[in-house]
Amino acid sequence: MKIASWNVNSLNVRLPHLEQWLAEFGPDVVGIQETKLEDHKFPDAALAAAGYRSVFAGQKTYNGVALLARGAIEDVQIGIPGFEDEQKRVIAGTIGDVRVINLYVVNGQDVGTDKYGYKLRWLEAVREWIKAELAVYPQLVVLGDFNIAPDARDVHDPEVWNETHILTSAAEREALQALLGLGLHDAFRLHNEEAGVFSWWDYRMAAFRRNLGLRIDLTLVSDALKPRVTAAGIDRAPRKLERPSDHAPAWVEIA
DNA sequence: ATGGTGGGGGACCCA
Repeated sequence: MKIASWNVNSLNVRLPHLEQWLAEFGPDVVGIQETKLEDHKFPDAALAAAGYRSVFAGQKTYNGVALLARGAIEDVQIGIPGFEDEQKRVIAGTIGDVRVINLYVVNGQDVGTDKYGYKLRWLEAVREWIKAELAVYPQLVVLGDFNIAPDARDVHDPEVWNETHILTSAAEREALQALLGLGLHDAFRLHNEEAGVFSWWDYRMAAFRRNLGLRIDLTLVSDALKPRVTAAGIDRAPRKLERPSDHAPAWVEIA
């Protein structure tokens, strides 16, 4: 089964791209971020017509997450239990024998800002929750827009994107490592060692054409799922379309 | 590293 993560940067604008990509790529499960839609505006009928059930947690203007699957989505959890947060950034569900947690991690703006503090607190809360989830659901995928580039291979210019920069700062990378320390693995790195494979490119400065990007969209798999991973990658095709999202889908294939 | 772009919503906020 193919499981993917895509930050669509407004599902209202990107629904045609999503429909096209579902038809062409054929994922079994998709975690969507930045839907920017209130729940009553979610296009569940259009997605059902495309063959996907959906569960979602959205709000006006910002954030918003959803899970799509060809099969039933059970035991749906919205938000981090016990962590008060008005921002819709988390949705989890079980599809078959796999638990999928979809995260839209806080961006954090700049190191040292209030938003950066919120990002680190949020990451701590999500780690505590995922630790508990792993105990219940050993076959776990944690995917999403992590807003953290794991290491120097995942940024176009490591001198700019260094230990003091947002998305690559020491504390952010430590938080990601702490998450991986629970028994999760960056699926992309199970099968790809190369540098310069990115999932996000700034809209400005013709960044996509010049491949000035970051790999911040990740699919993490648990110890129990790791031996079932047959491939992982990033599908750049939707980023080439007219009026694209600034992110491309990251995917993992599980046998 | 910015802000040259983009989304939302209707002036700025967020990324």
